[in-house]
Amino acid sequence: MIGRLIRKLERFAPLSPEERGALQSLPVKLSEFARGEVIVPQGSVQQESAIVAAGFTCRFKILSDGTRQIVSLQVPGDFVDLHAFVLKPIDHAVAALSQARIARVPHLALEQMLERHPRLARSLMWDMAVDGATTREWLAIMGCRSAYQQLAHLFCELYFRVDWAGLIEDHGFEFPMTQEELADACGLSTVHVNRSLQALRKERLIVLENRRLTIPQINDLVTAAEFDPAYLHLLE
Amino acid sequence: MIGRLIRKLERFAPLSPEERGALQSLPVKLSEFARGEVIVPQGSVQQESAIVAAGFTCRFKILSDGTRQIVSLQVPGDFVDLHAFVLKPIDHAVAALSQARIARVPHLALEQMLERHPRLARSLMWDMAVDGATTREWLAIMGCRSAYQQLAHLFCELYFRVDWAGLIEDHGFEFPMTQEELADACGLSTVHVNRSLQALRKERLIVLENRRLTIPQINDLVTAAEFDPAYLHLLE
DNA sequence: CGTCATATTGACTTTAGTCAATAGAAGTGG
DNA sequence: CCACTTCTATTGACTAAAGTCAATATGACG
Repeated sequence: MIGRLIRKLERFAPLSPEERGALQSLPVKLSEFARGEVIVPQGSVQQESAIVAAGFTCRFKILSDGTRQIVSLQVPGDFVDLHAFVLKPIDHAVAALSQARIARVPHLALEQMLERHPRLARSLMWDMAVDGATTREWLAIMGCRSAYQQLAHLFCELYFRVDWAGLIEDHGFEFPMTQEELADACGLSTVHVNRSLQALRKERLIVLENRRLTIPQINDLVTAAEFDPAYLHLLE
Repeated sequence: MIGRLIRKLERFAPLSPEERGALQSLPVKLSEFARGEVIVPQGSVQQESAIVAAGFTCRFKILSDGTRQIVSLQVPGDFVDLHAFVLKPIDHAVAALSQARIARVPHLALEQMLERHPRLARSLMWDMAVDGATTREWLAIMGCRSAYQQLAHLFCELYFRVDWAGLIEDHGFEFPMTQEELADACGLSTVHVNRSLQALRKERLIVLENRRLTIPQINDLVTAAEFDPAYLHLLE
């Protein structure tokens, strides 16, 4: 489980055996969450950060008028709220989008790890930085693109990330989000999401049924979304 | 100049005299940029990060179809691209919104500082985390709010940040952004920005003339924007 | 079988975008 | 200092994208 995280952090810089060992020996508490369950409440002060071991999660904000905006998605191997290490209270909530297995690392343990292995701080900063780049990409897409392209972009991003996590089978993967959740992620209404999905289906760019998303020709979807995966920093 | 940064980082945690000294003795190169000048090109690999000493800057992304999205603003004391320390190449550009004085710190110097003062890494992580929280707030506002509220929210955020930097005079401050730039920041058209500004003016919530923004009653604008400054982490 | 969540559809409204013209304002070179 | 260009702001008329409301289907599940 931490192995996934190590593999991810090594996209930034190779780790020494000691550093890998320190990460491996982080004390983690594993727990299961049902789809829809809140993992971290908005505005709470966390003493631990969560890593996704299995399933999908999202970060979201509830605004004062009750509307919800999903601001990011996590796939297995992702830190859900590494920034909660330093950001207290936290400005958003976290919930499970599917049945999910979550590993929690106490901030105290992170602190001690960084004392012994200060260079790991840069790896964690990199993880936070990629996270920030992803949020910026979402912001840019939301500001500049049509609903159709926003959805296409979201599916492309997920496809690449899930693929990197080794979870693509037969051009597709388990995809738990409802149209309402897609709407909350893209800042759209459910009705408009529904119609935009139909357009994507008609173009045969996606197959979305039984909570499974298949993208027969990812290149076609990439073209439609004008998607450039550089911001994900998946590989050198 | 670095004093401003130190004051900001101490919002997270007090620094030891040695840590303050280390920050103070960071080698910085000062340079001036004219309004509109690009400070950091999109996709470039930077060997230094920039701090705003005077003036305003913005981060922005140019999408493949040429449209521009401004994804954040910086006021004096802000790191413009601290994440460029670990994120290479950088996913966005940086430009001056006004005449601006910029201090650049080599990444090598940051690296050496962190080796000697590893606890400073957490302060830098905090700076990155607040930055991330701000981007999330923009995303949520863009996804959930009307043009009128988006602009009101942006003005509130700027007012609080400029105020914290000690640059508010007579309820206002020098505000260099054109309506086109506001449109790029909010994901709107210039025409719609123009009309929304007129609505804000009619409500007497803002006075915007001669490149100066005055907010006679900040509380009224906060109410109109449903603005909550918590995400800025300005004070305990 | 009935209930609840989710998805789909139609009809209509609203917000925001586009295009185009005009008006100011600001700088620039002569 | 003035004529000229170039930004920037404003306005009107029209279009298009997306939201709202409401009804209906579909499907999972106890």
